[in-house]
Amino acid sequence: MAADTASLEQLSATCSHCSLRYLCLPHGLSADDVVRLETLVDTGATIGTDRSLFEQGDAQQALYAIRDGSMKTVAVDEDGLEQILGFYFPGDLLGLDGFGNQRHQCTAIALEDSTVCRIPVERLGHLSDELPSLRHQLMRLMGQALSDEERLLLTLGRKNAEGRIASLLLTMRRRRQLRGLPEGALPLPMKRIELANFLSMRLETVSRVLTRLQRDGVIRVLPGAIDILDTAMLRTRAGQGAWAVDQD
Amino acid sequence: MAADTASLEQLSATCSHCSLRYLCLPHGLSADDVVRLETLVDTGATIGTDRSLFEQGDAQQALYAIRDGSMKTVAVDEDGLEQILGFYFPGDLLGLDGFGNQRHQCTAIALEDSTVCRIPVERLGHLSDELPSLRHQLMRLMGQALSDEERLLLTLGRKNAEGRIASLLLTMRRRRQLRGLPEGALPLPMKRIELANFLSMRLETVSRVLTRLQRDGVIRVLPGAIDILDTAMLRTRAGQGAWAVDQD
DNA sequence: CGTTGTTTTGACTTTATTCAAGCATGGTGG
DNA sequence: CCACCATGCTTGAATAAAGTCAAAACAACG
Repeated sequence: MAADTASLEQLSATCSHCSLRYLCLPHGLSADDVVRLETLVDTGATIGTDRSLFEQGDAQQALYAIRDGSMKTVAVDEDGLEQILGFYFPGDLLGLDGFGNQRHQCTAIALEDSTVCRIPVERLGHLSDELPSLRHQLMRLMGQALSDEERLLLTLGRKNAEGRIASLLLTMRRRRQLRGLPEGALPLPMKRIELANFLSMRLETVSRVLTRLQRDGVIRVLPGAIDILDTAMLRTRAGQGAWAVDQD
Repeated sequence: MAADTASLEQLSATCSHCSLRYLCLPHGLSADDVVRLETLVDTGATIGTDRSLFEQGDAQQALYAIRDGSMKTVAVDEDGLEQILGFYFPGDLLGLDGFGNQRHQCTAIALEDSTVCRIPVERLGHLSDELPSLRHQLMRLMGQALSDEERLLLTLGRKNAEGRIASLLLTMRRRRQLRGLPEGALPLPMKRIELANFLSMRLETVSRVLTRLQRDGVIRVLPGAIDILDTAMLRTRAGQGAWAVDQD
């Protein structure tokens, strides 16, 4: 498992006591309503490394909230091209894109042994018919997912290799902080080739950029993690690695 | 205005009679419920070329459905980089990303003189508290928006210049067909530099690719439009313009 | 330890960008 | 009505960034 023991112990079998409740579906619900939500959440399902939670094309039966560990989502198009769409960490909700046509549009795969909460959409739909606050939180979460993807489009579209890597590192660290996960070296549970795929570059380029940033004293590359030594410089290089701002 | 007179006349001042109702919010609602929805929709607002419907950072006050014309959405990040996130046509809904934090995450700008329906989110929220079918349609539309952006990430991430242009042309034509808009030459209301920004390339590259596709008899470049002469070949080149499918 | 998978590094090639120039179109004012 | 300018689009030649191919180093694991 990814989280250390201390943070694991704060995860309870119920939403009411879960340390991630402010990021997750329960946010904004009254204590009573959270209790009702709990009744339909299957907490503590586990999923092994490289196993999938759902596959592209599957009927959308449930949403999944990550409790511990990490996942990636990947989509394949008609030509067989694979693109990693995102990396997900504790508190993140997966499966929202299935609301479009009741089928998952991507496959969710565990990057390491992980635990997830399973929330059946059928029952979630019924409960949200009754609880306005739940419905609003669901809309909020979908809106956030939408704007997260927009930000990603911006980064991938307008930054060069170094800018993308630097932005990714900063984003990942910010997300960890928001979740209250331990500071220090940033764990990178994915392989170089997965980073490369996600950022639309080749693994050799990822490697070269990381080496360069390390040589310049901005980061330190550890096995399975990156230590950010000079945040200000990393931010600078995230901004510099951007294309000319032309008219338009 | 973009649509020709024939299709314009099918657009009525009410959702019940709108030719786009099956794509838009009314889809799936009973006749009675559509009438209730109508009461809060301000149909027929107009917006001039280059004017904005809402701006990034504005409070989300309404959703907008395009009736006629076309728009783009653009996001600016902290470094001042601008990225066009999408082009939108009749039947498309704008403003959904604002559900994340009650603020619009991008600016919507008209590519030509257009007409839109304005749907205040406050009142929409209240009505959807009452109408399950409306809320389900809203969820559906958000799910679709999410998977549309995922598809875009796939195209931008894994295809080269030619593949992106070819994919864009095919996608735009498919969207027109879904809406029942007239076939024939595909109108391209946006400038080269806007296409370039959207596809993450330079306008010179857009120009060169279009010229090459025309030289090879795949398309014909008209002022403000593209005639697709050989769909099969265009599809081939959309698929070929893709990076090697490596392991992972 | 030897096998396997992953990451780094090097030399070379390709692709798209950059910079610069030329063409077409459409609108304005003399 | 035409010269002029502005805007948008195309084309060409030189350059830089990232991709490809190949090999070596490193790590993980039985």
